[in-house]
Amino acid sequence: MAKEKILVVDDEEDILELVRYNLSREGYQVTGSLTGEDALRKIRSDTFDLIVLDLMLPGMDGLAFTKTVKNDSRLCSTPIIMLTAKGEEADIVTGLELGADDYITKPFSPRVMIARVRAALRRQKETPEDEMAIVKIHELEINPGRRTVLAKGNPIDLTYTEFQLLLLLARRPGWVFTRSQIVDLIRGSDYPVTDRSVDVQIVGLRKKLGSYGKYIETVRSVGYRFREAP
Amino acid sequence: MAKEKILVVDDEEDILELVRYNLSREGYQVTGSLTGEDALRKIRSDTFDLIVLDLMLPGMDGLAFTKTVKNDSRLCSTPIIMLTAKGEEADIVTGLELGADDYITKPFSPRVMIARVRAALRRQKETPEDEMAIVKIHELEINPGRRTVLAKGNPIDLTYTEFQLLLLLARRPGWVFTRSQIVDLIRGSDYPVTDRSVDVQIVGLRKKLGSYGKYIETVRSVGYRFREAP
DNA sequence: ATAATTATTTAACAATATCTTAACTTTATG
DNA sequence: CATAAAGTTAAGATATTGTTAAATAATTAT
Repeated sequence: MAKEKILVVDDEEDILELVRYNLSREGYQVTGSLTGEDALRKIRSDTFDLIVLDLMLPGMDGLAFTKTVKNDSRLCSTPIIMLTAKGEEADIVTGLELGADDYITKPFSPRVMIARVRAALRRQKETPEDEMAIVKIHELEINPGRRTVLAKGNPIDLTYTEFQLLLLLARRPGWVFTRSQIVDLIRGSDYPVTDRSVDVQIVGLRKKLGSYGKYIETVRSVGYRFREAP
Repeated sequence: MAKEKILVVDDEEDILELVRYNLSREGYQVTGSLTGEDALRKIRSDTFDLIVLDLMLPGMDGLAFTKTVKNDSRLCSTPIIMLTAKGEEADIVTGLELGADDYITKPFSPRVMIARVRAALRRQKETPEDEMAIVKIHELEINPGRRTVLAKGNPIDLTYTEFQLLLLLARRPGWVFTRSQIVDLIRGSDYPVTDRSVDVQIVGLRKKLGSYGKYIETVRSVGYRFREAP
């Protein structure tokens, strides 16, 4: 397998080195950038399989960078993992909504970072699911064409919203969705509701899923996700 | 499985490359064309399984190309996916009317494009079901050739629309059909009708089916389906 | 062609399922 | 331990579907 190319963007040279060192050791081909502007130049002249991006950058900041990348049809499919300091939940949410794929809060352990990078690259390679494909995960079987859910073969009756929510989360296990992403994706992008209504739907869904409800995880201050590992 | 051959027609070399790169990576055998005239030459000398076509082309434009292809009995069965810029709705409509199969608006993500290509190829391959086969399910016997319905041997008299509706649902038990799918499939794809007219037909059908009416299930917020399990 | 008949669609309202809010409780985190 | 976030509950708001009847369209008979 060809080495995957990763671009790391961070103005703190220490961190840049730390990340570069660890990813290189894993066999990835790593390039570094100290500014958003430079990073943009690099991804436009070369192709990368993934971007690790510090949100706090001088000049063009990480969010602006993310926005630019995700609005460019040639670049938008490159996954972005954001690096953020603790307490920047608001930025994380914004980043995810702009289309970033995942985030890691500093300080982070190299192991965690590598795991996230791996996961993002793995997802990237997944064939784009077609709308009607049956989703099978953790003994759950979700059939969009029939609108049925089977847990170990037993049917579970869900309402429209619960079904959409489960499908959304289960199609991208491990992926965090913010509450407003969830609302946007299920009801359309300017549906006027409180974020909290998502929580209520989650309650109902977890309850109906019974012992499988635990796979729907809360990511405090950010949103919800479907657990990937058993 | 033999690799499917896809012809990509776009005068912008960047986009051509982007599309070519992504489709190749999916295992398709991709040929590119920069003009409509060249593309026409290619599909006449070789056979392709699908065409991805930019509508905005110098010389012969995408719509003219589509028209030519769809009026040629040897070529007309090749699916065409149009690439269009935002705001070209009029062209999209014209293209679909000319017989194009799908469209993607720019900018687009490679994943979306690949999914559309897959779907178009899959549709292409679907074997046309045997229209005349008698459908037997839950003591109901639906005979499309004679247009009769027997419930436990007793004939049930249905109108044209009711019959079509029952046949549609009963042929794919368990599958949910939306109201607009139902209208499209029964009356044609741009028949001007309120969704609610489907509900009224359902009422009539359920009533005439008597105790068998319960097999026609409502899937709230989505549509209707014929129950699979007894 | 016109009238009579039949089928289909729309529109209105009733019935019901679902969703959202808001208030309160519990849990996580600095 | 204080605070913010998430869990929980139930009442009220909203949306969707069922049902009926009248209007429109299509078909058939005259």
